[in-house]
Amino acid sequence: MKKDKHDCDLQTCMLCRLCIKEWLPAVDNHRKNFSLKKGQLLFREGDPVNGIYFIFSGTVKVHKHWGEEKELIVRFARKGDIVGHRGVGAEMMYPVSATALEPVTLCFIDLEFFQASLKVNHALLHELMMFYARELQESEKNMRNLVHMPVKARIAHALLTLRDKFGNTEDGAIDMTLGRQDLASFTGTTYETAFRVMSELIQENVIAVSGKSIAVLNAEKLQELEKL
Amino acid sequence: MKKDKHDCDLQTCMLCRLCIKEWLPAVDNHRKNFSLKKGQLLFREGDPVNGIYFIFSGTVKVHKHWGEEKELIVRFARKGDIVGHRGVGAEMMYPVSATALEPVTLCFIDLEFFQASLKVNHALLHELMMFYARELQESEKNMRNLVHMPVKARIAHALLTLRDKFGNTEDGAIDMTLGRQDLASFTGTTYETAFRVMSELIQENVIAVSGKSIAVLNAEKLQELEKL
DNA sequence: TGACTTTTATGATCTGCATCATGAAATTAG
DNA sequence: CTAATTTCATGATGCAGATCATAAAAGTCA
Repeated sequence: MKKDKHDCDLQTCMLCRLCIKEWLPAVDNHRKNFSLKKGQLLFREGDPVNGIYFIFSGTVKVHKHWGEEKELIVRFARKGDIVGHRGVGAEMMYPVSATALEPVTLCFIDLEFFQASLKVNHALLHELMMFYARELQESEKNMRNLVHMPVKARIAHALLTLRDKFGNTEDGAIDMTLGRQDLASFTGTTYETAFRVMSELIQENVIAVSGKSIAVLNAEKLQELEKL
Repeated sequence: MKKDKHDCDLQTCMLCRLCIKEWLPAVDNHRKNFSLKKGQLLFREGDPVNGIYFIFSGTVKVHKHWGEEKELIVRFARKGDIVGHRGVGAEMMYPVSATALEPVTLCFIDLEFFQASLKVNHALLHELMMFYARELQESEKNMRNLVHMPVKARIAHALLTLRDKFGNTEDGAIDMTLGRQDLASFTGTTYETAFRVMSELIQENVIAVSGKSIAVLNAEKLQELEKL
């Protein structure tokens, strides 16, 4: 992690946005900006929690592991998103890992100061609670999908979700590059299966792929697919 | 739902425990006690949220549906637990259903009053946030398990979890009765498979079953099983 | 720029678990 | 106290998707 002092603009993340003006200097004081190279690990599942992070640019995947080989991507975080909050709790260790998918700049807030902020700032606490609530809903929905939807439907759903979250570039591609392996880990399947399903979708003219960028050509069809 | 005024003792649930003394009369005023018969629905996925519930006695399953037939049990709630909080959020509708597994008495708090309490009571808000955080961790762990663990391991894990949460009766059985179908829905499998795995476990002398009550005979073996 | 690692690509095979089918037993309702 | 539902029980069959095997292509980096 390379240190860097000139990234955070103090208005991108939840912490800064919901901050009482008087508290901002304190935030400024306690934050540390870092940057990560593509593929670099931010923290690993099981690491002791010493703070939380806010992403200023780039994309991070949040993932859980099973053994050495297998993983499940739980969430993608991007500009403005908080990362590491899953570590807040009794355990005091991250229940997930976080890895940069591309060059990332971020802001670190030590736990103590963050918790002090929560104590002081009711709105922040409330917002964080609501955020957890949303993530919980999301997680449980995905869980049901995992159990009851076939792979193709899950991939359709994932593509729509990603498009929704990251938006499109001018040429219609989802504004995010993720490899097949990551797509597989995100949809709870294997690389090979993900690949085959993607091939099908290309054949059916539902999506177009070039390199790592994916364009949704027929969103309606995808919506249909995610229903079964 | 049968109305009933004599159940809640004002000290079992989170709301009452964390209440400022001065606020308790208000709580007492805004709560409504109900009881449910076994199998009765408390609320259904998609229903508009009009409040939250605290369980005073009995057990409730919280489940998500897929089509008419299939479900996934997301959580079991018992004495003192909050139910319906998943509805707190933008959507204003329950993302899950809740059904009594046995006769249940509970306490209803209308949403408006609950939210007022959150606004007024910082400790309550904090506790609720931590509760969400724990549930999120739990959910994501289960999600990973669902993807990477075979059914037998998931059932082993579920049995240990349930024993942990509900404890044992004098005769060593888990203090909770759930049918095979519910066990299946909880572990993300089908009735038939759950049944077969349970049979195996009985053959292997790891558990003993009589009717709906399940006794763990060999917890170590279960812990081993849940690792693969 | 050539050696190495990682990602993409694709066929062949295997299997865990879902599905289907059918009764018996146990609850629940009338 | 019967009829009607559920829940329990178990075998037979099928398939979606995991695993295995291999190789080309594309990044990465000394």
